[in-house]
Amino acid sequence: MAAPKRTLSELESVVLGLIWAEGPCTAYAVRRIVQESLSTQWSGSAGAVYPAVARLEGRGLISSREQSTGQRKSQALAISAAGKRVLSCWLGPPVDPTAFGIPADPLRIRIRFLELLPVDAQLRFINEAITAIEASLQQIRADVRARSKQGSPFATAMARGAMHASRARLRTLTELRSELEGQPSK
Amino acid sequence: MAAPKRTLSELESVVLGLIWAEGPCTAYAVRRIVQESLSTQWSGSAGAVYPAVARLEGRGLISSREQSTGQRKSQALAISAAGKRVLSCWLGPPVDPTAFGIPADPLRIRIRFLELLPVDAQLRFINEAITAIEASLQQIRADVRARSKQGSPFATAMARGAMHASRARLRTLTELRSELEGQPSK
DNA sequence: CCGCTCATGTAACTGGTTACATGATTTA
DNA sequence: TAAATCATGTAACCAGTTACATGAGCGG
Repeated sequence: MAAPKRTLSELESVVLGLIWAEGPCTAYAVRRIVQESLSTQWSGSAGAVYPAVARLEGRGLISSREQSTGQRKSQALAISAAGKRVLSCWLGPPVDPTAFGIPADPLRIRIRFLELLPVDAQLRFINEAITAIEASLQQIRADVRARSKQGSPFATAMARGAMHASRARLRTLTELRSELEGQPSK
Repeated sequence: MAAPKRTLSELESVVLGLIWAEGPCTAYAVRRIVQESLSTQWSGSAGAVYPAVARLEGRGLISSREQSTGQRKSQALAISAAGKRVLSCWLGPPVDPTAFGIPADPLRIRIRFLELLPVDAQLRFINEAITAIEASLQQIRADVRARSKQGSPFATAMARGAMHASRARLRTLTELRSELEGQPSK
């Protein structure tokens, strides 16, 4: 009878949101979406998703019903009224202030310490990062196109958000590169 | 004699980097920097920083020496040669591919599910977020100024990276808002 | 001398991670 | 029929979190 935690973890919220968005679906389907997401935030491992689903069900935020697709049996998950309330509350307003904060960025953190490397390695770092991010921008653009075709302005906005974020990182890198090239030996 | 983990956690790397960058300093000083960082990535709690420092020292990546500032005693931490090697390796190149991935963004995730809210709440969400991010942009700009005065192009680039990222989020939000206002009832 | 900051920790918990495990069904 | 995918889990581990705890030195 441990006092149930009042707030959901970020992953729990996303799982709940996906169950809402994808209509009744299996935990496996949710897991696949998290796994295939372009964001590297979560692994989408079974060890994360299934326990999260179990916790949501334990709180009555989702319900599961046996179903069969053809010969195959599975649990169809659906969000409950309480689940919708909790999800709305997670969204806000008022929006959780941690959602406004500067989000974590492993690339930006590395830039902070780049001075440790010899100059040629610094430039290699920057060029490698630019190439990689440009490549991932291709995927992101495809994702934006796909989602905007599907219609939802919100899913599209999320994808465009990733695109803007990637461009911002490119800008940061190219700015730094030109500054470094501006004063080749200092 | 547990086999030591080969790689450092992101926090361990940052702590090591800060000990490198801030010259010999106390764990407390490192902790303050992490705490006061504009990024919300880590709490900078004692329960995170001190164990991380202990792990780094246990691996020989840093050394500690008793010092006294006035009457006050403390441990001055300094990075070792091995520590510099490990830090260089963490930086790359080759850069850890997870550093290229789309970084986590709790705001972007919420946008994905914003359709759940009634339209007026959607707009309140967006406006609230825009206001908050504009406010935080003031702080970020001040940070950019302060760091660029101090000289290091890398610390400055990091701060400018945060600025670009925030602007990207603003762009995402204003785009979404104007799209929603474009078709008021659909 | 009182309160703030410096300074360093520990303890309980939690929610992720990787890796392992199983079995049914579908597809090539 | 073999391999891939669907589907659901568990176990060990780990690095964070919050909260608690202590004590010294410094400034008013």
